[in-house]
Parts: sequence; C-alpha cells; structure tokens
Amino acid sequence: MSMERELLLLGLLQQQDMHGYQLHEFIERYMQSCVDLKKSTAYYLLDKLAKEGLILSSEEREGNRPPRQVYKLTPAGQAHFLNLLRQNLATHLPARFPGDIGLAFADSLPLPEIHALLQTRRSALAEALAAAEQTPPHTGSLQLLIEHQIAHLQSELAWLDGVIDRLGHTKPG
Amino acid sequence: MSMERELLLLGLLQQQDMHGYQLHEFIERYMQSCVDLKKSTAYYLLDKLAKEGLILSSEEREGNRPPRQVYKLTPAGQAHFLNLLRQNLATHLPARFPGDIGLAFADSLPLPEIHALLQTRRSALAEALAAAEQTPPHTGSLQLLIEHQIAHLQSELAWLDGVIDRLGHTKPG
DNA sequence: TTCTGAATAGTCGGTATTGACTATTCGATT
DNA sequence: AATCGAATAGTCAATACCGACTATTCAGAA
Repeated sequence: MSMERELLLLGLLQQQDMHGYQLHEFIERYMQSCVDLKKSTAYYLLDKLAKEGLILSSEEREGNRPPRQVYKLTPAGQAHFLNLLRQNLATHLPARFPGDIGLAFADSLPLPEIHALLQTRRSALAEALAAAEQTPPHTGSLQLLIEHQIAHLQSELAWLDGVIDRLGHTKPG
Repeated sequence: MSMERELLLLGLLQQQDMHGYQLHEFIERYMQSCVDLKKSTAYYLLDKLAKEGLILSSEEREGNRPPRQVYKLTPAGQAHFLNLLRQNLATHLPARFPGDIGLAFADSLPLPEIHALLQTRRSALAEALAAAEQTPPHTGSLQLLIEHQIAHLQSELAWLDGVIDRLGHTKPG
C-alpha cells in the first residue's frame, strides 16, 4: 500500500480508536483534498495493517446494532506511524494534473471550441474555489489543508485565465 | 481505465502510430507532470483498447530487431478520442496533495522537529522548481504543461514558506 | 572475438482497488 | 403496525496496476 494511505489510517487511529465505516466517513468528509480512498479499499487496508501487527481489532456492540470491528494502534503501529510521518513531512511529493492531458492535445480541436470548453472548465474551477472559501474554519491542522486548497485553487485559476487569454492571441497556422 | 489514461494513449496515437515501448518512453520523458503510467500498465491498456476496437495493432520489424506491435487509431478510436478530449477540457479535475496527510498529523511531533523536516521538504520543492525552470522550451502544448508545472511549484513554495513561518509564531499548548 | 553494459521490447504473477451488492437498524409516515 | 427511505456496516468478484523478470540487439572495450 502507498505510504500516504498507510500514514492516513494509522494517523487517524492514533488520534482515536475507530471502526472501518467511521474511518471512511471521516476521510470523505474532511480529507477529500488529499486522498480518494474508497470504502472497500479502507477495509482491505485495515485487514492488512492488522495482519502486519500495526493495529488490533476487537468486536464491539452498541445498542441493538450488530457487532463491529473497532481498530486501535499497537505500539509497533505507533512507532511505524511516527516514521512514516517524518518521511512524509521531509519529502516533496509532486502533485499530478490529469487536466493537463487534454491541454496537451488541444490542437486537435478548432480554436473557438477550445475556448468555449475552457470557459466551462474555468467556471467549474471558480465554483470549487468559492466552495473551498466557504468552508467553515476547522481546528488545528485541518484548517491548514483548507488554506492549502484555497491557495492552490487561486493559483490554478490565475494560470487558466492566462491560458485562455493567450488562446485569443495565437496566430492561426 | 481512467479517462485520463485512455485519452493520453489515444491522443499520442492520433498524432503518430507507435509501439508500446515508444509510447511509454514518451510519457516518461515529456508528461511525467500529469501522469504516472508504468510500462506494464501501458501494455495492458493498449491490449484493452485494441479489444474495444479503438486501436489496431500490426506486426512490424526493423533491421534485425525482433518484430513488435505497432498501434494505430481506428475511426472509432478517433471519434472516441475527440469526445474524451472535449470532456477533459471542459472539466475541472481536482489535484490531490498526498503531502498534506503528514501536515494533518504534524502535531504528533515536537515543533522543532516539524520545523527541521519541513525545511528538508522545502529544499526538495525548491529543487524541483529549479529543475522545471531549467527545462528547455518545447514546441506547442508541451510548453504549456511546463509552464503550468512552474506556476504550480511557485505557488507551492510560497505556501510552504507561509506554513513554516507561522510554525514559529505558534503558541505551544 | 568475446565480453559487458545500455537500450529495446516486452511478459507474468501477484497485489491493490473498486463497483455493486447484502443486510441490519432507525426514524418518520401513513 | 406496516412500510419506506436513509444511515450504518460491511463483503466479494472482477478489474486495474505494477515490480521484477526475460530476452534480444547493439556499440564499444579488452
């Protein structure tokens, strides 16, 4: 498993014991800007971490609900978490831009159509930025992620505007 | 397969017939900023596109070299390519920041250590920016990708400097 | 000419990831 | 008290993906 996903699960469990569903909910709600982790993948990875002895699972029932597996960090897991954390903080992990692939082939379409399509993209981007700016403030480091997202989207918007602008001045042929 | 990878392969074959190895070489050399596509994955996806009738493969030998599969777009593939291209250009695909996961759990380490680790990250980031700025200019839309990468890395560097700076002023406790 | 290292051109077994599905419970509504 | 939709808590078969490996050719050194 990639180190980011591993760090993510261990990190959340280090803050608080949780069961799989809860873990996935939290990630979807508050961390969608850094990872996309499907529910079934989360369960798969939790199983694997348990087999590696980094976390322990125990049954628990609440009210009439069917029993569920609650996970907690082992001492080995705690140590491993700290190592991954150090490694993550010290490394620059390049972000990928899947939207650039289209740009790379844009010459296959007539200029006015490219312009119209990029205007649509611009709107979507501006909306994402507005949504990020609307996010209510969070505590501690989650706030950091929101601010990062906003700074990034602002830079993206400025860049896209530059691209759209230059599109008009392109000499045909 | 994700639409980006599909668009990428069809797009390259639309510009020029190629064989698998060549395709992968090009992607590694010139498009590492938008995708990470392993060689074996490229072959797997080419097989799949062929099965879907979007590309055709034919044997070809050059000199004494063993024969190899050369791929070309079918008319269906060309049409599909244009649709994917329109969709890609019109959509904002959010980038992910795996480096943010560490930041989210930074409070697990003492402040001076976080500071030291982030300085290391900053160096790596600055180096990546310098490398991007050193890239010799390219023709057409590939130049666009390089400029995007530079703009992005500049924004990342400014943001990281802000984070490191605020770290010093944080009141402990 | 024989060896060695780099470039070319892939294949294959195993791991990671996910979409689609199951099943239970709860609260509200009829 | 029966029904319906949303929330909870997962499972599983199928796909996607990749690391490590194989095999050939070529250029240059010994």
